[in-house]
Amino acid sequence: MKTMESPTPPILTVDAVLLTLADGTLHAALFKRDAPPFQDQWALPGGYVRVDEDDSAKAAAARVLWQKTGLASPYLEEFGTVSGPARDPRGWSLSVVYYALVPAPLLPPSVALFPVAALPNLPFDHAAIIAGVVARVRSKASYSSLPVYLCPDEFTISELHAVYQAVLDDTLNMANFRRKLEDLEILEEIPGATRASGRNRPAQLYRVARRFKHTLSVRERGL
Amino acid sequence: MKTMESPTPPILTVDAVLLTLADGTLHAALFKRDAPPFQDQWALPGGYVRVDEDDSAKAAAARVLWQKTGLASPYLEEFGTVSGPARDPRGWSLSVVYYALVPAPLLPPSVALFPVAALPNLPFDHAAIIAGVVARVRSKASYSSLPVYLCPDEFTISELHAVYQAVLDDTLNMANFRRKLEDLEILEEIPGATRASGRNRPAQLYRVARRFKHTLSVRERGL
DNA sequence: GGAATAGTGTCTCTAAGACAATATGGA
DNA sequence: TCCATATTGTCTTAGAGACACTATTCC
Repeated sequence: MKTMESPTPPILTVDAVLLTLADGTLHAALFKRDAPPFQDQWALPGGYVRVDEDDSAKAAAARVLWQKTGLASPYLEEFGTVSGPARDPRGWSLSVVYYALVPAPLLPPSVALFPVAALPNLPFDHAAIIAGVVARVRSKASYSSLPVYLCPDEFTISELHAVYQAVLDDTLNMANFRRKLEDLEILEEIPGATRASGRNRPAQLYRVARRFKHTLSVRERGL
Repeated sequence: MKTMESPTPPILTVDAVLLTLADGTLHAALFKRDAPPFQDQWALPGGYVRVDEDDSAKAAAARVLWQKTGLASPYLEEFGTVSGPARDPRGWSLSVVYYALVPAPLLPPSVALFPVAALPNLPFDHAAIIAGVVARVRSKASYSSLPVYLCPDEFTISELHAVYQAVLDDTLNMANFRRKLEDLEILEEIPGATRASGRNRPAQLYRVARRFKHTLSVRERGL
């Protein structure tokens, strides 16, 4: 029996925008593609969803990141989808885009980082994807605890302050910043732990409260 | 030449949560499935992405809505994706979920509406999807112009006020509500047009400014 | 003229932001 | 001691919300 010719199915992939902070500005991690199309060009880490391995699209993105960086469970959020007949030369494709925020020290030195303001030419629609993710992250940073996921396990308020300023590309009043953090109730003091940075008073170290690990705290808004 | 056996590809579908206002509360449009699985059960409108017809996943969702309701270009936004091996008995599937807001009068009477607080049993993960969308819409309504897309072309401030209250399930002070709308700058008076509703002063009619048709206006926020 | 809803004016209070003062440990 | 940064205190002001008032039309 001859089956009816069916059109080739859509390609289903995931892409991840891995953001970190280096030299005081946001950087994205890019990788050289090891297969066509666009072999050897810098591009976002991504790959096919594997029906036999991945329990969800998010799990596929986590797997890709783990394979490329060794990171086990970064902060990972869905950004949205991009799709259409023309974005991938292999055919009609849909990619679910995720973004991850990680502290730079956790990345292996082999990972190539590029300032988001000075990216190389990118294949597919990766440039637009990164622009969208950066805009989203900046927007969320202004009213949530997002940037704490760019900090290592322990950090001082001053360090976090610098991280916020780097992400938002703006200056923030220190006193008000501290109040904001108290409102979010996401941090907890590490008892007795301080960090000195010269001939001055050492700063209290903080960590993200366990119940907020890899979750987001958002300021209340109302109509 | 014998090709290597490849695993069955993932299923790629779109689902749409069509919301409208009826009897003063949010309702979702559901349709009886006309094919297995779950034939004849109420479910969200949805379907396969058709590589040969659809220019994007969003276009696929628009097509599905058009086929089921005749609506040509409702307010339509991506909600996110759901995916996994178990959510669809046909196999590993990913569905891109969209939500649409439409004025009830534009829907053909054949469309079945259910209050979002009293839905029938739904197949797949459709109940969770609707719950997520409703939460998103409520959240956005509190700081944006989202609910205007539930209003017909012309409406009074009082009517829009009622719509906001229905969506948010809360009461809003009228004077402050008017100020908020002015801040959003999304509405424009229809010169000379008013609507009477009894033996009282008629209300000014408004419309969504053309530049905001099917776009969102959001209050500014800052850190 | 009065009933009823449309639309405006104003007060209070919270909280965001600016600014200034104080605290503290190391050099 | 004194320097530099950490941390806290306070003042001003914009805006959210509550409330009360005025406006206008139809009956």
